Amino acid sequence: MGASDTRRHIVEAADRLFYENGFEATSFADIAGDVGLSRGNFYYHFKTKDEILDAVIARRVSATRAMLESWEEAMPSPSERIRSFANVLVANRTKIMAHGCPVGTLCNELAKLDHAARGDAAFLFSLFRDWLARQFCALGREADADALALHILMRSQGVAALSTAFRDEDFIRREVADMENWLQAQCLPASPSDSRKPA
Amino acid sequence: MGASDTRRHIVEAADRLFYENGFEATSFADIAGDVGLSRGNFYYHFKTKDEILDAVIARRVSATRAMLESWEEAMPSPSERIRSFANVLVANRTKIMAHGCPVGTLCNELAKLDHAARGDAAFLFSLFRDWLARQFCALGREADADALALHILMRSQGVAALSTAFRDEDFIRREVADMENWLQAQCLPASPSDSRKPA
DNA sequence: CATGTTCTAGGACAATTGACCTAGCGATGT
DNA sequence: ACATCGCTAGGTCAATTGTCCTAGAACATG
Repeated sequence: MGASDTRRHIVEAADRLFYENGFEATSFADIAGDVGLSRGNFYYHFKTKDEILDAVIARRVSATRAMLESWEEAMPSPSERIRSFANVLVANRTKIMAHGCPVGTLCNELAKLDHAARGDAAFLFSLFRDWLARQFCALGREADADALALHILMRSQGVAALSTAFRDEDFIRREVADMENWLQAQCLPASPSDSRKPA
Repeated sequence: MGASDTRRHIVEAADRLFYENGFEATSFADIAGDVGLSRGNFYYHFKTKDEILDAVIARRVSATRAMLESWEEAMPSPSERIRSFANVLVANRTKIMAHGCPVGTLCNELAKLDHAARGDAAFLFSLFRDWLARQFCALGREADADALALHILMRSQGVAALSTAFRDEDFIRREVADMENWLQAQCLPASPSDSRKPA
């Protein structure tokens, strides 16, 4: 097994442990034990803990990009793509009820730690934001595409946060269904006094 | 200065530090330094760190109850009371953009730590949930009062989460305005195909 | 003043942390 | 067979953590 394999295993384990237990609560020993390496050996692959964090964020950026691209390739309809985004909440409900949204909770933790990688974690949100805005543009909502993108991103974050607190699976399904209803209403020509659109 | 004063100072400092820097990232030394006490003296007032956390949560429960009651006393209109809830996001925007929602971020952190007080922190959400549901009942929405309460609570959490990531003040104001529009739509008799109501 | 309780200071404790070093294994190429 | 180099194991290091103890100051009560 080459070094790049070991490095990948480390990043995979760190990714999972950072998500499940938090960045600060995860120690070198935790990751090493998970991968099956000695603690001291870590210094060869990663000089500092922040370096591991950077690698984890980079991995998540790649995975997010791949997921968004796969949706674009698999579905021609922008509204169908946005529905896929919303339904991630249902698909990952068990993990979300246990540990929250991987992006949101990492951003929150790094904000409290005033960590240098705070902006890098927030960039993960930007990936979703820009992708969603492009879908709304394709739906003919160029004028408020970014506001609509932020709105549905906001909803998914709110659902994730309350899911962790109340651990209510029905709540997730209900709110995702409501997001789909809201989305369908956005595809129709909006009347001037329509309160359904967020901006 | 009596012991109860010192105890109160400790809990106040811990409350602020837990919010700004997180529970785990805040040490005894941090709180002691903030209050102006010696580290060792802490053991007289609080035997364990979890005991301080319990006191902080209890303080937040009291403060939340007082806030909700003051809204009920100050405003006769339930919809006006709910608007007050939504506008907390605007009033506390600076702190929220820096450190997120005090309730949501604490729940998330304790969930990751699998901490015993996880349920106690989630109880803070229940205070808002039940209070909001009572307001919707007063608006004649007994059937789906709890779902409506969860919906607006979800929105406030989503706004707080994205505010921390993007630190966009306009986004907060825009989404709060949209929450108010949504709220107004809830007060009108709902048509069967109305997608505005969350359930 | 004497006595007892409440509160405080300062330190000690083991455990854990991130960071770092060095000796050596094992495969590869000469 | 020998040397090189990527990789690993185990240990050391100072710093910090939560926890805990003890001596004594401050204070009220008798």
